[in-house]
Amino acid sequence: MVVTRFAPSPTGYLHIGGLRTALFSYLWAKKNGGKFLLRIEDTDKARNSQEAADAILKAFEWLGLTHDEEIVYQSQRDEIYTKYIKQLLDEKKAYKCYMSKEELADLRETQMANKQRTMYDGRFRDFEGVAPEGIEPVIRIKAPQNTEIIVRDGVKGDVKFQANDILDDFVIARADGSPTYNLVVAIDDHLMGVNEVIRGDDHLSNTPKQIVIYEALGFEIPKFYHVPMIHNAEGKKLSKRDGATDVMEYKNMGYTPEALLNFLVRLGWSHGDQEIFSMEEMITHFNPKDINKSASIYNTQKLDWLSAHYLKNSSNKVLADLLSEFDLVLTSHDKKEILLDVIKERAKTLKEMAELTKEILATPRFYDEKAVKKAFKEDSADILSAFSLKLQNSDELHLPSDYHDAMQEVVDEMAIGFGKIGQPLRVALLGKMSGPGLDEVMAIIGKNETILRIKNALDANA
RNA sequence: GGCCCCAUCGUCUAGCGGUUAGGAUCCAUGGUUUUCAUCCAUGUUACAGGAGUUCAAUUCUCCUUGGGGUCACCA
Repeated sequence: MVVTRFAPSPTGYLHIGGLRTALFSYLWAKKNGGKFLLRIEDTDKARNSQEAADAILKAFEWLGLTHDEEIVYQSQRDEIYTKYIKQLLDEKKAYKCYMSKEELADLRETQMANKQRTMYDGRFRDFEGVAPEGIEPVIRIKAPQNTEIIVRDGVKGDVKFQANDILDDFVIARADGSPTYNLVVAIDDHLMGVNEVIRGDDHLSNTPKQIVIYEALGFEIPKFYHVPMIHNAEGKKLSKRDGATDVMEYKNMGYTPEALLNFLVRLGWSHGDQEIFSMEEMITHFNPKDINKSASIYNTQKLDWLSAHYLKNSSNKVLADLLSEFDLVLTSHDKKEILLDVIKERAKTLKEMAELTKEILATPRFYDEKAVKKAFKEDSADILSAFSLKLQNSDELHLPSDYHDAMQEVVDEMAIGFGKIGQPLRVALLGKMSGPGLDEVMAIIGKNETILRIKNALDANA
């Protein structure tokens, strides 16, 4: 059984990069009929908050990425960690170090001055004497020396580290007794049964430390997949300054989960030439072996394309529901089907759909000057008046084709081209030269509103 | 700086020794549309550099260069 997990520390919102590794983990678990677990890494009380944890959970809820089993909160597992720390101490695989912070800082300074690697020198490794007064010890693990540690990574291949290059007896418990990250990660992953770890490759270099702990505790080492980072346009790690990195911002901007997820799954992963993936397709096709080795630059123009694609292919019912989040209640509008058909073809986001709707439904308050100049000729007033009269005398006007027929008749009767009526009519109805088809617009706003808008335009511009 | 990772169109990517180096997006042009958008068609643009290995390297090896990550009593 494949068990994966996502383990954010609740220091802020759910990040776009975190979401991608979470998605990969989710897909891989689902594909294998396994489990996708969630663990909140809230051991740093100073930086963590419940609000942040809730925000992350809320984002997952929006995206429909459901986790299996209970969420694990590390802050509630002190006894477990304490037990394992004691075990390591008893087995002499770890020891208490009474070095003060000042001493440690001094050591680092001299090492730096001598251009040496900064590392703990192991001075308390075999200490058997009497503990110094007035200092609470940290607990350090006895890291192996003169050996090679190999991270068998499903994305990067075998990555070799020389213990002497990268390891020292690192701290596994602070002076206050609280465990550190590398220790709790190993313990929790083991206890939760996590056997496939998919995470950002910024974790690759501390994987050897976790392997040291796995081995000291006699745990089986999980399979690792270190997925490349997402970079900003400058090629640096994506940060808050790089525009929208909070997943929920995408909701506010009017993107749907399916578009965002489809966009993210293709960042660093591919399945041949396929671009469009439903959730089902993601699950059947996803395989971490197809994850790219190189970092990708975050650029959302493809997201816009995907979003527009999904909007176009969504049912009006679904769209009407989603649009209610954007201040747009269409349930009572009798021409909502026509309206939705029109706007979903033209918008990239739900937000744009809502704005477009308001543009159509609102009577123009002013008219674009250039448009008026271009569209209103000497005969425009006569033509629009004739059309208005035609509408007043017509009873059955419902469909776009009804309005089209009315226009056609005026065009025929006056022996003019379609542009003669279309251009000024467009300005009258929408206040500008571009926009949806006039037949549809008139059908949506109805006969009386159409007549009103023509009158307004003639009063203002003729 | 030490260690580690990475390198195909602007961007996302396919490629797994022999290809006119493919797709998508973006951009441009044309068509459709009374307009705009959509849609359709066409087009521009890429193997970082240098040595090897091989009959043959984008593909394998090494070096250079460039970029990134990481080096806490943070996660």
